[in-house]
Amino acid sequence: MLIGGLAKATNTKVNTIRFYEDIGLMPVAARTPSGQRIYTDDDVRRLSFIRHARALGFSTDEVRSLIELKDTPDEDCDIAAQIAASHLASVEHRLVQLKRLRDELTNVVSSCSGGKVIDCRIIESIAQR
Amino acid sequence: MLIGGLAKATNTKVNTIRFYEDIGLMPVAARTPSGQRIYTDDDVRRLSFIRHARALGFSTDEVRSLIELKDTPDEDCDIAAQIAASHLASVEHRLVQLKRLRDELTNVVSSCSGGKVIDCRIIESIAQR
DNA sequence: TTACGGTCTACAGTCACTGTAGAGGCAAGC
DNA sequence: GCTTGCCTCTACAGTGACTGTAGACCGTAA
Repeated sequence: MLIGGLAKATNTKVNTIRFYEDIGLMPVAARTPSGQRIYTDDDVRRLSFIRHARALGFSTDEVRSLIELKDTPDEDCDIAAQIAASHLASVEHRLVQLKRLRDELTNVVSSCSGGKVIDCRIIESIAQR
Repeated sequence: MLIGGLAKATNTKVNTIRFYEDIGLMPVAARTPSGQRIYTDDDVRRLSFIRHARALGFSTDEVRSLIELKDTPDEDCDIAAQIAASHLASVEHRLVQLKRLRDELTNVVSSCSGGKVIDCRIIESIAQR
């Protein structure tokens, strides 16, 4: 499988795959005699894992740690649990902030009843806060 | 008032103020004979507006549009209303996604009951999805 | 054989800053 | 007058996680 096949199989851009190789998330790929990267089903699984972890909002550093753990099944899973829990905490935090933001924005938007800028309260309510 | 004063008054880093001047969010500042930037209360108000708008999640381009509107009080406020409303929509969208993410992460975290990585379901539940 | 699409490397660009280096300004204290 | 210490200046690199582009090469089907 060439890089385009892996890209399709995992819904990832080709450049992103090369980027993951650069930063060590994906292993250095084997090559055809003419220099094109070759991938296997293992790579599909590994890249899927990376994409899922990224979609869950883990940073690339966190993903790196999780992959290392995945490859050392005899270790304690404390580290993985800790990464996931602290990530969950930060998501909860962002959620609270985003809700507050939505409420403020809702106020801002509803403050406008059309007309000229000088009569519109949107600008003013952004300025105040 | 020098740049440090403006920075304190608006809780903004000095570098950020110079950056806003570079990208045209703040006007090019007047200078002392020795070349230090001078600011007035108007600048405090303008920078406060920028910071508030940024805190509400508007992009710098959106902030630029809002400031332009602020300075042309005879225009219709449709544009401001549209910017704010479409921003609100994207915040609502992010909120939904973040909630979904939190639920998934909660599942991931609660799937671990300690022990070795090989027995831990965190890694596996990240891989699946 | 020629066209087309995939792949290669290498690097610039994105966004919104943040940090750093090295030089110069300014006021207070000795 | 000199030093100390903080402030400011310009200019540029770094952040995170990619994305896009230029220019060259590869592989295959018509």
